[in-house]
Amino acid sequence: MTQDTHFWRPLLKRLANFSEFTEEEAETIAGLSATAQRLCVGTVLIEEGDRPEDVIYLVEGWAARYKILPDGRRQIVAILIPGDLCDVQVFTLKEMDHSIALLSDAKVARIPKRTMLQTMEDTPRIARAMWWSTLVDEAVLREWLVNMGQRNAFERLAHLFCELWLRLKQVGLTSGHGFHLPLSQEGLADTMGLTPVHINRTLQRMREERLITLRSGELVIEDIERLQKIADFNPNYLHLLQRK
Amino acid sequence: MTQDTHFWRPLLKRLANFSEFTEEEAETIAGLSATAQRLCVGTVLIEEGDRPEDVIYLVEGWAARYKILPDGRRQIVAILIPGDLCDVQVFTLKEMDHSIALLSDAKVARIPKRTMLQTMEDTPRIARAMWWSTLVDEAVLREWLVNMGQRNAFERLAHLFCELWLRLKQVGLTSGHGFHLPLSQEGLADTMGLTPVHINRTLQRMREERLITLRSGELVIEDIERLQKIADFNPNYLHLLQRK
DNA sequence: CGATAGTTTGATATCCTTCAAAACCTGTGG
DNA sequence: CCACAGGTTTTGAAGGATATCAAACTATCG
Repeated sequence: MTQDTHFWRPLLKRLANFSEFTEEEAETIAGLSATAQRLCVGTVLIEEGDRPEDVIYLVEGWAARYKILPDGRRQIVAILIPGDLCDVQVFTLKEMDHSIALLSDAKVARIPKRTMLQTMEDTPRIARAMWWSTLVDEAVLREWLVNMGQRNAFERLAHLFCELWLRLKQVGLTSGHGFHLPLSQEGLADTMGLTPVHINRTLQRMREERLITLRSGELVIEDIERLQKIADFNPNYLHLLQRK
Repeated sequence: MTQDTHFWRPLLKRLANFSEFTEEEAETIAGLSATAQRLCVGTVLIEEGDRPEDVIYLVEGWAARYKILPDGRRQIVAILIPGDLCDVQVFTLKEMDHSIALLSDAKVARIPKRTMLQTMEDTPRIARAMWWSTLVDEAVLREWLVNMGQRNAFERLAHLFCELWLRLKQVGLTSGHGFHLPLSQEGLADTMGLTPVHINRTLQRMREERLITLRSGELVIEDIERLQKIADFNPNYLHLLQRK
């Protein structure tokens, strides 16, 4: 356990796309939980069928929402990065219809049900910001559906990289045109509804065409404009503040 | 315009999966709007980029959320049936990131922004029920993603039919094992991320295997158990009340 | 009865999967 | 410093699912 308050920075950055907060509101958010826990890759945070008692906040590291089919295939339905909350509203539905596990070693905080509900009740602006983030998650889901339904492997992967880059940039986790991507090719495959083999070949083509480099988990986007064009990437669904 | 109050029946039936309402609450819901409007197939209710001023309630008929790609391809990301609200929370995001259009002639009511916000504020149980329905919509989106990512055309279509059947049954719009399906093969294709031609062949196989009949927009599921098994259909994601 | 949208059919091309093996990393223990 | 284990990436060959294109057929409606 560590004592550390500025681990709320990424969440505040994200929510700032909805509205600026007063000093007091920021402190309320920072007061949601004072401690964080280190957990290692693969740890299952929440499982299908659970009725969680806490909202989980991802401070560092990546996680994924996913569903497993009876024959063992896995579909990742969302990627969570630092600053993301797992289900603000987790108490509204009776039980989880999917699982969440860590994609990397991570630092995680837990917000107790009572604290969460109380805060939502007492500070309407924070409540609205939290709901806003739920709605953005839903918008991302819609875009992923378009991605899966209409785009081929190359465009699809390009789109994912564009999205991750923007989302990470938002919380200050990019360096230049690159970021750390703690996902094996198998993980990418489970995200894109493709085969690891095909992901491999698609990545090779991206490298050949000088769009990206990717080595030992470090992705660099060499030509973001071209990548966005290929992916037909329109960031409107992320509902970020327009900063000209 | 028609005067008709019991068109709130389907919404009340749906929300009943979250909680029962008192007589008074039911009346509050029925008071959200007193009039409905008839509109014909293809009418665009809301377009990408809009900032809607009303919440739209679908009384009769079907609609679809969709996105259009620059080259004209269309991906349907949700199917709306009677009792569905288009975006309870439409005022929280600045602008629409997708469009909604009618899949059939329909009857539609509009709930003004102010009425909606006021009701959410005054009657917390109704507010929570509305949020619940948003969360279920999100769960459906996740399941659709699994459907697109992991299942082949046959399983995918089977899954869609299972879901629609349950959702329609919930609002009392099935007759025996059948229901009205106002979607052309092209519409099904846009929903499933497949070609109309391939949808056609898949439907033929379903008929051959005595799973369904489908003629002039009337779908009958001949063997629901087998269809569910094929689709690996688990209704948990619809978060319906367990009725044994 | 012709016009129009929706469905069906056939032939061929493409994308992606499958399976199996080899090569490559990275960390660990001797 | 080397050897080896386990996971990840890469390669090749072949098969299957779905797309594409174009045309014929069917249904419906004014």
